[in-house]
Amino acid sequence: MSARKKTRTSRPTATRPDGRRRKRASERRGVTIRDVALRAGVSIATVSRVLNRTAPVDERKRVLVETAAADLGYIPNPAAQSLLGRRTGGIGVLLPYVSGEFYSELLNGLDSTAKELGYFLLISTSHDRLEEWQAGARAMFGRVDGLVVMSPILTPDRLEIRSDEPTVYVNTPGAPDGANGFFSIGFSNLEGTFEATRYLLEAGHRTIAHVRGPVAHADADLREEGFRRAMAGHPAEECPVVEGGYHQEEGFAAARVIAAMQPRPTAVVAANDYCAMGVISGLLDAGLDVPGDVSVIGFDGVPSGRYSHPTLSTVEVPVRRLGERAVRTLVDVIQGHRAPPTGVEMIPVSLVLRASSRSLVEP
Amino acid sequence: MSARKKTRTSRPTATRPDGRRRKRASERRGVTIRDVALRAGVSIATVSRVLNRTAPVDERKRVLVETAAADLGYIPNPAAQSLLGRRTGGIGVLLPYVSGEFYSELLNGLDSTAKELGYFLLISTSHDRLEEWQAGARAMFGRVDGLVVMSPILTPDRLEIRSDEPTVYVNTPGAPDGANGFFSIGFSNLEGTFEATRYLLEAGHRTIAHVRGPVAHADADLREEGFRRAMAGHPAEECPVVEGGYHQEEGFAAARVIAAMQPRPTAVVAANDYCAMGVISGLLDAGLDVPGDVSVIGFDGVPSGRYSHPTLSTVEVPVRRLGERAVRTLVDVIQGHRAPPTGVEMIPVSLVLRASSRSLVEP
DNA sequence: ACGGGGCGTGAAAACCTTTTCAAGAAGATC
DNA sequence: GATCTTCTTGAAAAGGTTTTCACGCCCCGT
Repeated sequence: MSARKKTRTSRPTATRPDGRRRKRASERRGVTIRDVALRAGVSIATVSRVLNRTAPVDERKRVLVETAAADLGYIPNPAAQSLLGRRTGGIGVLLPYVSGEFYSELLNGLDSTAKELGYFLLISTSHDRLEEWQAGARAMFGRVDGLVVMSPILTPDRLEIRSDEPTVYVNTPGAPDGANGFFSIGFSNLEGTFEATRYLLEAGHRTIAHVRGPVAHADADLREEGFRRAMAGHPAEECPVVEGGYHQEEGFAAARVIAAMQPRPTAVVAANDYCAMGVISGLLDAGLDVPGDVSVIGFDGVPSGRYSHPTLSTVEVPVRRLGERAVRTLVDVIQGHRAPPTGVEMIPVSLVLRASSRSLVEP
Repeated sequence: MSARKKTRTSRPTATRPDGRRRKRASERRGVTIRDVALRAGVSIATVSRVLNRTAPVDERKRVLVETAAADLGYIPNPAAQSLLGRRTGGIGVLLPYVSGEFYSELLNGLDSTAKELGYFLLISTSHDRLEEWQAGARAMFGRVDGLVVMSPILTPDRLEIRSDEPTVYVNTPGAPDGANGFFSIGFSNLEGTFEATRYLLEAGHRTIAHVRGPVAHADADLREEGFRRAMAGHPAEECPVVEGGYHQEEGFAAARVIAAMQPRPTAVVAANDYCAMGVISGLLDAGLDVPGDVSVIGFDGVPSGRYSHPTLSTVEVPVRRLGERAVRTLVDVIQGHRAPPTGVEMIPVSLVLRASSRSLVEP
């Protein structure tokens, strides 16, 4: 019994004298570095060195190890690797939702870039609820090398993600001046609706309605503010703001309100594209023509807008690029290529005119 | 030096005599179970027992440990946990793409169910390329407790995912009879278009076109087959099949072909909803009315279809439920509640008639 | 009063990899 | 030929957790 103690040295798994080990290695998960070492006739240290190219190894042994690893189909156990404090190869993505084309495009950008750079994605949604945020962040803890966070409602300091991992915020308020050391990537919410509204004014529209996005969403507030600024100086009845949301139903409901207004607006700036589609649907339903009676402009530039009927004028956000920039920046920080940035990087948006809006001045 | 050997016992981190450890624990990542044990004045084994409720512990110590853990904000290191071969808490999701409403709804179902059951998602896309499949599967290895795989092109045996982890296939061909021990969840591709086509026939349409999905996609093949079976016995010119795809552009292009046909079809069964929207867009563009001149029916039941114009008739697939069933089944297997099932579970689809199709017999 | 049976608890092994340290071999220089 | 240097290699520690094993204690029964 006391003699056992000193035998704590490496011995081949097969020839171990005492049988009361929990499970034979082969019964457990796949092949380990031991199996490779055994087969190649070298130590596990050498195997590690070969596989990670971390030190020069004799050519013959190198080949031996490589073929042994290939034969056995050896894949290093990621848990053991990250236990050493090395990279996990994961990027955590915290989003409010995943449904809808905006998020699917965002995910697309995040995913392709992550794949290109050799990372994979861990995803968790919060539904804008603080406890789900924190549960998600806790689940990510120690499993990822960095975090991409999009939270249109809760500001970073309220989220209290006290992660040691580098974090990039996307379209998240509360770090407007790069204060608090946060870094975020945003797009021009305010300027987007401002430009869209100004275009409508220049196109001869007088009474323009805005269907705003969900309450307390910072980006919805900014879009409303852009609309208000463009309409500054116009009488209140010429720039009504209607409660809405980011989904078609809400746009549909808002359209009923707008169709009944006196004077009736000849144009609508909607919170986003889905909302705009709902608005169009509701206006048609109320017997109005789009863009004959009412012009409608959306926001986001979702792919469907190109094929909806009428095709949708919109403020186009390069969503995929947004995701790509987020991941690239994050990976740069993770790999130490650059110091953690602070501040806000703004991605410009552009007004895309299609068939759902028309000019009244040059018919 | 030789005296050191026998001191391999637990000692408080702070009082270790030799200073040549790589890093002090406190400098590394957050707090460990040792810190909690130290603060609570118990052994690490007891801390583990309290936190996992794995064995009865004296009430007073339990409280002590719990407050200590809470005070320090202790989060167990997941790498160390999964190193023991325990659960990782992750579910791997391998998809061909993530863009489009079908996938975003699927993700939604997967994500909410996973969250409900205490799992998080690892996501990787393959773009239908074998090497990306295998890279994704390798990246998942050892990081997840199970896999959800959707591969409309490559069959499970061709994918060669030799994962020890339980796997649920979604809408994946090649395990039609539950052969090879695969388990998959599918929906009625063939029956869906069959029913849609039969409806159109009963509604008085004679010449009906099918715009098919991408080549080599098993589900596209099945949908075409459903169309063909419903049209069995009709002369070939009354049931043309046009090359298409799953995106709007392809539907748009197919519409040009259909608009020029002689005799011109009065109805179109499209590969999916996006395709149908493209078809509608293309038909309108060609000066035809939908559903006045041509009826169009899609497939999938994406949310946008309710608000497109005209609103879209479709074969509705309960996509969220699909995701939910996949995760629930998988977690049941992971947790040992049931043996790994084999075979196919079919989720029924339903024909939803909206404004893009009309009956010719009862006007 | 003494022996046996639970029950609670701590020590230490096990999980798998990377990395450091030391040692051995080979080569080079005087 | 001997010593020193360089290069390659293996042994072992470290990383944080769970789990097993064994020990000591208390309580109960005879």
